[in-house]
Amino acid sequence: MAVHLRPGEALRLWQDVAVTEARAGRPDLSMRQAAILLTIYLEPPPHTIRGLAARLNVSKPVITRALDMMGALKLVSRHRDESDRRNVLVKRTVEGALFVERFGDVIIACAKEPTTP
Amino acid sequence: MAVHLRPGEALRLWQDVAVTEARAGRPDLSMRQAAILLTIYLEPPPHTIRGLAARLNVSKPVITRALDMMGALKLVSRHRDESDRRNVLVKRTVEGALFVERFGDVIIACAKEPTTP
DNA sequence: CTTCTCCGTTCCGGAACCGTATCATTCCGG
DNA sequence: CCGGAATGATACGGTTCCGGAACGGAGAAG
Repeated sequence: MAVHLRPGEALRLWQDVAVTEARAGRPDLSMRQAAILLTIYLEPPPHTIRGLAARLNVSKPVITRALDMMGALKLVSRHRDESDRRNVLVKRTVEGALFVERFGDVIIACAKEPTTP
Repeated sequence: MAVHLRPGEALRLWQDVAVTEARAGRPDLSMRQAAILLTIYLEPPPHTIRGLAARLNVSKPVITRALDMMGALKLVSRHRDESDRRNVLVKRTVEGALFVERFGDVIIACAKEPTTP
């Protein structure tokens, strides 16, 4: 299941994807924000602010702010944990799932055929 | 030379790299900034502000600001084009080359064995 | 009930970034 | 020589983000 990737290919792939996303004029996510979004969509729930902060080794306000931003874009949603009302559970949305899926398509397309401008 | 990558692998790879970079506490580059840096280091010179702006489909000030930031980190350097002094040529630096190379290593490592925390 | 701990949010001053518009310098054609 | 085009930098007003500290609500322990 390991992916075989050589140095030149790895960097070229990253560049192609970054350029494609930049050109598309989509919201310019930082590496941190991407890490948060992908963690929510790729790792099994539940996701809490505390847990995400520990997973990414950043402070809690960083997570709160990122969720504010992504919430405004409807990429994630927040719900109180009714079993322990101190917690906030971060949930996925349809829009977010589409966004992530589309992003995956961009990566695969760039991996398949290097963009030659 | 095409890289074979399936949907799940592509997103998982991106997440692993993003999380690794976030945890490392390194400068949190946005997708745009990454696109600029990698374009400078992977595509053949010369690189001008105008050219980079057109390549990424963004405004010139975006490039100028990104270069200001990366210049402060010594990842790139600027030089007047002596043959046409209106142009500024963006050049690579030793530090920048190391930064990009190390980033490539992270990608390859994440591709090789998925991080299982 | 009181206290202590845990969780997420908000506040604060400062920094970075955005898009648009404008500026200074340089080149070039008439 | 002179006016226009091109290039990169800068000014401006507004938004977002940062790290660290403080805060309020909710559970746990006594």
